[in-house]
Amino acid sequence: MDDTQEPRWLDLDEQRTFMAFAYMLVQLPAAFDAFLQRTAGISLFEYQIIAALSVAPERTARLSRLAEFTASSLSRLSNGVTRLEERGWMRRTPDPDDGRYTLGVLTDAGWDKVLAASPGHLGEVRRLVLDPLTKVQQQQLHRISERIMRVVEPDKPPINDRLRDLPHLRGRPTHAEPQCLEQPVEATQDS
Amino acid sequence: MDDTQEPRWLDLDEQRTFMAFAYMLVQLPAAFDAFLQRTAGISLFEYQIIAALSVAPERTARLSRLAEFTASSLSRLSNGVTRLEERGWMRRTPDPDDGRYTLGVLTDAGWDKVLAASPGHLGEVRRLVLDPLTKVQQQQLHRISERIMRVVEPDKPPINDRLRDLPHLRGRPTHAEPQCLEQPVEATQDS
DNA sequence: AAAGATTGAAATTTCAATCTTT
DNA sequence: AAAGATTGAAATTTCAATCTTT
Repeated sequence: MDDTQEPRWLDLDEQRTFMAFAYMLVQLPAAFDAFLQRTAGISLFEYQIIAALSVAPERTARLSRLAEFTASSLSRLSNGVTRLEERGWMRRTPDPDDGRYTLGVLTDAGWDKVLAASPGHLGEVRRLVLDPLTKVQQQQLHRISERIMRVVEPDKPPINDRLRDLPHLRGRPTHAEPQCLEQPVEATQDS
Repeated sequence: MDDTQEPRWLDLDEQRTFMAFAYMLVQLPAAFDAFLQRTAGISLFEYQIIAALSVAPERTARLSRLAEFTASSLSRLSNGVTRLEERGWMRRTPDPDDGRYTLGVLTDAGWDKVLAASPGHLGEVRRLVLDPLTKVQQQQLHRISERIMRVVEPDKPPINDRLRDLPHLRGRPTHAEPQCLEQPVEATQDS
């Protein structure tokens, strides 16, 4: 963003900043994974898959998209989906638009599972990430995350834009509880 | 930090903040892992082990400490160390202070490996994390990371404090290049 | 007994084919 | 041929013993 030369080493402040950040980067997902495993009997990876489906149009997404979203290989994702199918939480179906794609669809049981696991997980999100920060820090964290991802994925728009442009989930209450995962549902439409 | 009631769901801003953050949390380590694998033939997990040793007193640390640092099980760490031993980069030795512990020691070849892999990795750190942020954002990221980790690990001091209190690595140049990993070396002593 | 570490078996992930559809 | 997905074999990780030292 600022200097174009080739600085081999980080200065002291940069080292400390990165060490604090990198340490969090390793520890926090492990904390979420352990929590989900303990409270919902599901790994963070599997939760991410069904949570993504729960906010997708028709609760359906291409496996390749899910692989991107979870930063996993198609192979790993395929195996994960097989496991989730065996548990009855999702199923596969070929994409009618292009037979090369396979769609993953969340089942009703999968939807129930997301609804059951989410409050606890989001409680941890609040406890570990949101509550410790001031409002300003939350906003900064949002901006910082987007700035970093803009470099990691130069060709892709911000994740929230990608999720928001799902023109879906309109009148689909299906369950009494609002879902409010990582992605707004009804609120999405009019913002 | 602010409210003590039990809010089940996140509001729209909170959802977006967390989605942007969580997405980075998944994608960024994958990017570092892929980079290290490609440029140094080593996983992020393995790099973290030898990099931690390279800044430790006597280039030595207990395996249980390394497991904590890498957020991995002792079993996983033990297997990883075996692999690194097979590659000649570290070796085990019983802790003379307490025979229950096993110490991991970085070999000279391991030190060389860290020196060979670090510039590239730190270049990625700069490119993906530091350069996209303003100075203020870098400082915020440091503080945010520490605030979050203070809740994740309530009993532990900040990671940078834990690393700094290693009274070590004084006159131990051994190699021409400065190392400057995620942790200062000479600078550590007089700060 | 408790803490740290290791081990074998099972589960998961990676890697390199292979398969299917376009 | 190219893109997406799956599969089997190999590598890694997890889980539940087991082992060693205190």
